[in-house]
Amino acid sequence: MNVNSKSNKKRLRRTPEEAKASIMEVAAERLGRLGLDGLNISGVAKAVGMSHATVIHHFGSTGAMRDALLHKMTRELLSDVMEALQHEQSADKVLERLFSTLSRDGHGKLLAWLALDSQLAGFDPTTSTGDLFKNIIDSIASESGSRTDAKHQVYLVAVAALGLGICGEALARLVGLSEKEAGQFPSWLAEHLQTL
Amino acid sequence: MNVNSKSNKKRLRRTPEEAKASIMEVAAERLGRLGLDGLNISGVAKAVGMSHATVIHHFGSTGAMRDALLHKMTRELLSDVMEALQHEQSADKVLERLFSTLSRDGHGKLLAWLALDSQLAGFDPTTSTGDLFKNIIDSIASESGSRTDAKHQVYLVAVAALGLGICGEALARLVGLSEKEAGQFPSWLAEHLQTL
DNA sequence: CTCTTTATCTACAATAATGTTGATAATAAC
DNA sequence: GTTATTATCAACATTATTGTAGATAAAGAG
Repeated sequence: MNVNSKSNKKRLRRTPEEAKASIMEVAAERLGRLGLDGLNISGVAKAVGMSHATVIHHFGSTGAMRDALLHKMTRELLSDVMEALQHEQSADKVLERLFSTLSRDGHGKLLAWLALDSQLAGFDPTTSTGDLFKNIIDSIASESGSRTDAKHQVYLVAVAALGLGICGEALARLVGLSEKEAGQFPSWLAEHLQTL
Repeated sequence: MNVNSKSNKKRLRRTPEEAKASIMEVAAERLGRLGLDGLNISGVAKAVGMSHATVIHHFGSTGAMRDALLHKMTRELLSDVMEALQHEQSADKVLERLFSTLSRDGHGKLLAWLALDSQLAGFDPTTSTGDLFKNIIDSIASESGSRTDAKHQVYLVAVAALGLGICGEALARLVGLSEKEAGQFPSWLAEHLQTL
């Protein structure tokens, strides 16, 4: 009798935290590889190695599971971005880390998902994220003088960073950027912004 | 008897072209408003005012209908962008039209959809789109000297344009851009790029 | 008017996705 | 050990979605 057959009745009993973490991990991978179609509950459950009823047991419903993933990924992305903005010294290091963060870990797919579901509208200027933007703009404006100019700079970096995260690779190929040139892009932009 | 009731048996018989056009129009509107969930065949058919069997009759299947929408919107977007790049004179006019084009008509949602389905990878440098990029880069490089610099400029405009199309509004709010400041952004960027 | 074509519909069939229930087994506490 | 808890599963129930088939009616051709 095959040891690896399904007839092996041993049940793996995880803690609720472990179970949820496994589900989130698999779901994130599937979002990146298969898009939204990968987030149906049967597919996720099968990939984790549990029945779909167990997934529902932990999250309550398919929609709730998706929401949980969306919020978790959004939190992580924001925290990564904040980290990059706060803990890097030079402008080019900040941009480099910002861009690479947005290009990693399926963050591009997350942003596309948010955009499709009109959930980007939920990003609120009156939160800590909004405050962060305000602080950066204040800082730039105090050096350069014009507040509008500072806003434009931040806006440029923001739209570029998101565009880069969502479809940076495809565009780099289209423009004909070599690996090396793509790597130089952050410092090129940083230099450019400082000589305004 | 209510004249507007469903019991009115009159059938509206469209030409196949009219029918497909109506379906595409409604589907595009629903994509913008409801995201991918809006593209199920029953919902679209109901919104157009026909049975879902009729939609299948015209497109063959739900997937084929979605593909048709995706290709139609992609064609329109590319044609609009080409138009902007070729028929505007000054750099700031080009950027203004480019950005406004990408922010209109649900093009942002389309791009997000393409990104989620990994279909942006299909944009091929060896097509007319790729040629266009090459020409622009050549033109800029002949003026400024460095080809890498020209590529970086084009790449910046491209990622910014897509980022702006996909989530420009939300970011403008987050950065605190006024309507007026947002309107000045294209010419601000154009100026900036010319004084490299 | 008759005939042909086909866009359209209703009704059904097939499938996929989600959710529910009751039983079972793994773990911890006693 | 015994018990209590609950993560897990298999089987069922329900709904949503897609696809199919045959009938019907709108329009044009003759």
